[in-house]
Amino acid sequence: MPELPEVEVVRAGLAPAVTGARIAAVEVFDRRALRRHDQLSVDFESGLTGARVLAAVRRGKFLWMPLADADAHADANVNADAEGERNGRALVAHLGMSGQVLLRTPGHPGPGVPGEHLRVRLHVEHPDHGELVVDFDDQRTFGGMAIDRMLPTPDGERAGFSAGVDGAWARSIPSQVAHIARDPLDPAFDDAAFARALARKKSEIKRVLLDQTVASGIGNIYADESLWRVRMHPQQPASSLSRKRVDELLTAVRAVLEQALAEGGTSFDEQYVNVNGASGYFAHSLNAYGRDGEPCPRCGTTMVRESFMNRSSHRCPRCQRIRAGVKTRAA
DNA sequence: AGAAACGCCTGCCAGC
DNA sequence: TGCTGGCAGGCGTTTC
Repeated sequence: MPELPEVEVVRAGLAPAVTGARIAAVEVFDRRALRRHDQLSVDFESGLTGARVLAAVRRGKFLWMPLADADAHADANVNADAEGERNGRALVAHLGMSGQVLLRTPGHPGPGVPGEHLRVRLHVEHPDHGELVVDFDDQRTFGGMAIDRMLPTPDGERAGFSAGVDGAWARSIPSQVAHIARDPLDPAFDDAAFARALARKKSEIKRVLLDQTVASGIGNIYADESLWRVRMHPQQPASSLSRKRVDELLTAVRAVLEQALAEGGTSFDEQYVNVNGASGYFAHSLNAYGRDGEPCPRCGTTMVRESFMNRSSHRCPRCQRIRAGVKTRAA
């Protein structure tokens, strides 16, 4: 289940292979993988062929590759509006539930390999690394790719994380990612604005953590882990939290995301792998997620699983209780 | 307008 | 054994 750490592992693996590379050819084996693509603006295959990849950027769970056209001066075929023309285009990817990006050598077998669900294949030519195949594999097709136009970021800050690689594209964001909030690891993430957003929400805190328009990158696994770490009940009303508790929660979220990132992400079975097909190790570090029936690593109480938002919450019934009146303690 | 419910999709597994 | 239903779950869309 790719959340921020898993997507970042993919981005970091993809970046050196594609930055500066030219897309020589595109194969789409299942057009459902283009679900988010605006088919009217530009054909996916012809829109990518010949383009040069400028970087690999991530915000939350969204990944994109800003593009430079093969010949920027003779770009008469692209029927983009002036705004899109000025800010450029990007190849946007979302892994959904089961998406994988895999780097392969030319000649790698195509669709039909048992256990694989190859949807899109890019043939790229890198000035240093030569020819390379970038495969988008997605069992459940909750993920997808699209060509999207870029918009300037409203705050003028960098749109997402690209490991220091810079360019004119850095302060533009694909239109379909524009409504997604910055993630808690983003230097431009606004802690005070996050606290204000929570103060306005009567919803349960876990629901708010999963709302990508409030803070992005957090999914079910890291929400449960963060709430366990900060001893917070997933159904604690967001507006009941003091600023102090919000800050503690943000600290916990960042610690969990960073630790997972350091361990290569969370892998169950073969559902999540890096660009080389290898699994991450964070599944061994989980304290709450999937541990129902086992003792809480902190207090020994048997952990429980509860149905929540059509999914599961895992918590310690002793450490994580709903508390009333915490709002009054701190400003 | 904000929140909740729904639909998308496939593989796996418990239960009958 | 073979079927069915439930579960996994992020995000866009629809409904309330």
